[in-house]
Amino acid sequence: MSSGESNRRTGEVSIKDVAHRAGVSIGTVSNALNRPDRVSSDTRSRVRAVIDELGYVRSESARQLRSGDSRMVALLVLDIGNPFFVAMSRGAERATREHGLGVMMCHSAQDSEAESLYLSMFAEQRVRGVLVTPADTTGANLLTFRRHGIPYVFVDRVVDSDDACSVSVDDVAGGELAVRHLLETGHERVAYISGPSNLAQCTDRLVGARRAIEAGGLGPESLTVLETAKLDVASGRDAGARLLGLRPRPTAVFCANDLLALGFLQAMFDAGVRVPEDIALVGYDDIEFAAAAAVPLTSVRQPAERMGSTAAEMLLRETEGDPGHEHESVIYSPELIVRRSTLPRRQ
Amino acid sequence: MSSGESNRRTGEVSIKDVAHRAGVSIGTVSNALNRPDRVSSDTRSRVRAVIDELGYVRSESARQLRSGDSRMVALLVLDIGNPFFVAMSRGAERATREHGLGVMMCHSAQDSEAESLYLSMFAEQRVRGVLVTPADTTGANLLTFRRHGIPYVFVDRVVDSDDACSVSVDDVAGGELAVRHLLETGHERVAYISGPSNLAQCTDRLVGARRAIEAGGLGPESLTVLETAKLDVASGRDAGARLLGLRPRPTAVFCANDLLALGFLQAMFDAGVRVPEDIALVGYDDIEFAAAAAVPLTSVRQPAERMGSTAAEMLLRETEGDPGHEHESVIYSPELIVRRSTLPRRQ
DNA sequence: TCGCTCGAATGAAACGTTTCACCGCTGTCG
DNA sequence: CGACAGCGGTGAAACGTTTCATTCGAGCGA
Repeated sequence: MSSGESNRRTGEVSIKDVAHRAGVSIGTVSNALNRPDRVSSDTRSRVRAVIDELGYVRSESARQLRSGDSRMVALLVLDIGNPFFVAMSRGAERATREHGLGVMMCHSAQDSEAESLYLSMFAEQRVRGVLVTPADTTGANLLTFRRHGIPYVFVDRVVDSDDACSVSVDDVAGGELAVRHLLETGHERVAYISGPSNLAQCTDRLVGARRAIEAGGLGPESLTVLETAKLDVASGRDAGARLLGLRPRPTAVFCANDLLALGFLQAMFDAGVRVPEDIALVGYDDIEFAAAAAVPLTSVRQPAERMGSTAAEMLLRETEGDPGHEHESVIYSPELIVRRSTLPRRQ
Repeated sequence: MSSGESNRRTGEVSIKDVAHRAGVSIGTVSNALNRPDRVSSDTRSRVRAVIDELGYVRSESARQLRSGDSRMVALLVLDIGNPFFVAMSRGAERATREHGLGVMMCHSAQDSEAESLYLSMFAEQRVRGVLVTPADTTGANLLTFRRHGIPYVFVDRVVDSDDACSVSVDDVAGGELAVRHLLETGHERVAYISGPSNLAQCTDRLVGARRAIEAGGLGPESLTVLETAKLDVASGRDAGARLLGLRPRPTAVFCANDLLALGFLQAMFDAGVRVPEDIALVGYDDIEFAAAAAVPLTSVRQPAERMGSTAAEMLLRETEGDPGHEHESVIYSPELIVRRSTLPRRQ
């Protein structure tokens, strides 16, 4: 009715409408928004008023197209059903938001196809950077990003340092910590319930477990490995059932993951096997629910939230100028939290 | 070195480079990508080859700017630390991806400021639609979306149907279910541990609880309400400590949330109070960890994943044409899952 | 052979910003 | 009094797509 709405159909109001209505040029509106100091306080407030009146919202795609930089960071985790990754995300999100950027969180469900789908979506969006917990041979997918100069940081995965930054925890040390503890509490037949063997986390923890066995003067036959398809509670239950069929039955179990351990615990309950009296149990990640479990879980703690924030900060540092950027790898140390599930055996 | 890279600095290769290199016009490349049938199979394959060779990735911002439609749906949940919302997200994500769209997941951490920040980010992105678990008086924030014609669907919250679609569970019925069960197992002094009172979920469940008390022929003094600041494990522990000071002490507790219940359970353990012998306990949501808890939790189950997928489908239906769209509200029924935490008292 | 249709490809306009070179005005300094 | 700096503002180009009207041939029926 009044003056200058350009696009009556969609109801979209553009910077042009604001300019017209405020009686200034387009450039001035843009300046009022992005460099308020370049504009007299008089027009500035007039522009702001018109913006409110018209309900103008700047179009991010136009902004990004022209200015070339994105305000969005992508975060791709293996499994959002795992509280460990959730904690990590929280850290990453906090750090990112402190820099005024948004986070786009996705999870690959440990599925390599979904992963590559998301990664190409990120590439099309020209995100500012990517935090990624690699599922598979993510390398091929990430090539696109290198090509576009989009930086990425690996989380929960060590990586050759000339490729990208990474934040991780020493998984070998973690595995060793767990199994050494089991040996020290008097066990000699240990099972390792691993996730899928294409995950570096799982295999590294196995290496550590083997190292502890060896250091304890035991033979490799003292360690049985059960592989599972996923790192979740259901897989833990399955593995529990399988383990009960083993002869001789291990007296201690180390799970690659707290979710597996919780599932395993349920299977033991259902079968009437007591933890820790009949079987001792160690998990990994020390998620919040480990302490609240039927039998509170001994677990290897990782500084999840810190990992996320550190990774985000590394990414942003790489992003913000810093021409002579050197990729670096931060490696945290795991910590063993002892609870009831590994109470020492009565001799 | 060879022919036509336009932008040597950034390494960005645009549709123009592809066109030049393939010896066709820009429009043809675009058609090869978006309407392959409009282009001869000969040129189509040539274009595809060049795209691979050059590593071209289409710019989503340019696409969106010109064509006006976004390929992204936003999902804003209250608390991603709550497995209930994670399950919901998973359902929403699956349904959305089946329609070829991406999901941008964020969580407001029950913080109204963060919520409005994210919502305005979504608006600037001109997302295709928004799935939102409203924290506060989200209404004001959502006004922007209405103005821009961006549809939104409420999840886990009923709402006046002429405003938007919604998917929820009957929280009053859930609260009633829980408390009725407690009364039926012989309790007469019940406590309700509520989350923040600005969450409709919490207050609705309270209404249900009161209704059950009344239906059981008890007076309102039989129900004590303890409010907590958040819906998480730590708040549950706090509430547990507070509850132990109450005289007379309730013999049964209904928590607005499984996280609260798990925290509460820990507090009871620490204090040497037995569940269910001394205090019976009911949670809400039936998250995966409820069954694995120290004492397996009786809980009110909600179809989380289904809620997410339904909400996404409603949103997409509203999005995809469908001119005479009528907002609708789907309300699911909760279900009581009885476990050990409410084993009947020995008379 | 002429007119027509149809398929394939082209060229340019448009989307909503940011950015940059430029302009006019007002003081101020020499 | 003239040059000049600086402020506040303008106008237009450019970003990388999609889309649409148009063109160009080739095939074909009359």
